[in-house]
Amino acid sequence: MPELPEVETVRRGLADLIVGLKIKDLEVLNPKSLRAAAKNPQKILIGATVQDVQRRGKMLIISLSGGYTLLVHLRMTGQVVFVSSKKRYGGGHPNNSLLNELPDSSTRIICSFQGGGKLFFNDQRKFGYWQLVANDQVSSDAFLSKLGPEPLEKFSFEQFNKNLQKRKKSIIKAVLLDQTFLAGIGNIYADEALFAAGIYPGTKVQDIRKIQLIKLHQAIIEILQTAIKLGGSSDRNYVDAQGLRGGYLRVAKVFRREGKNCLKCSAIIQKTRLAGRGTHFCPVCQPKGVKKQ
DNA sequence: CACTTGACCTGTCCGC
DNA sequence: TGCGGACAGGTCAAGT
Repeated sequence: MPELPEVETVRRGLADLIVGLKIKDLEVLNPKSLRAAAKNPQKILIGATVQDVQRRGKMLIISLSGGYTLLVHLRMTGQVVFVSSKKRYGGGHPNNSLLNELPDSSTRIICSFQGGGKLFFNDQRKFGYWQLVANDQVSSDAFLSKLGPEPLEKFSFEQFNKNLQKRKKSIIKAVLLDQTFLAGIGNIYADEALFAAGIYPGTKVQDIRKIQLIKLHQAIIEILQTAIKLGGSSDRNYVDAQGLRGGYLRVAKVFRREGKNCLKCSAIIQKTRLAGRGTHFCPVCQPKGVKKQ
């Protein structure tokens, strides 16, 4: 599902594809997919030009001319796919078996640009949204204002460790998934980072040795960077701004590998449920009950 | 406060 | 083959 590397991949694609384009029309096929305080968001959006595409955690931040910003959250199954006027979609992507023609049954919003390009917001489960806010409301947004640090920007071990000490009794996986602790980690990269650090995901923070926390901090950064390089993880629905799948799951060590051999020690990868999520781990590389020392 | 559970949705897969 | 139910997991709200 879209986590930091997936959203960053989409951001980079959109920055190349839609900055400078002027919105000609906006079709809202599912009203709940477009949130806005304004009575007539279409009136604000039509005629606006895309100025910039940024990201904070798992949120896309699209700046428009005219003093407004579009906040886009993909949640579980959201896709933002651009189709230029010149290419019919679905022709040239051997990688992609997820989408053929757009719009399809999961299309919720269609944004047409002058010149003929279209941006499709697809979202099978309707959890994601586009939210139109005035620029001066962005920083006070209920979600954005609570986010923790960006793991790939000035994210020191000292800061990580200090914040962890406030969560001593929580299990480490729940903490990693908490967006107010750290922005952008989801189920895939939480499991992968904990494997890389050799920590059982159900371990309480207070029971993890400092040397392992140092490894974890490093693993989070390295895994997110690698995942961005590979275009993110396509577990089910995820595709980038051109409709292409990501390649990270080809190198994932534990996620979706239950029943297979650990690539490090060949033990059988286990799947359990922790913090309300399917959780993958190697019982040998990530032993339970590591003592503090 | 910290953690768990249910809700929000829909498509897929599994067992009967 | 059909059908009910579990499952997928990001976030919020309510409950323990």
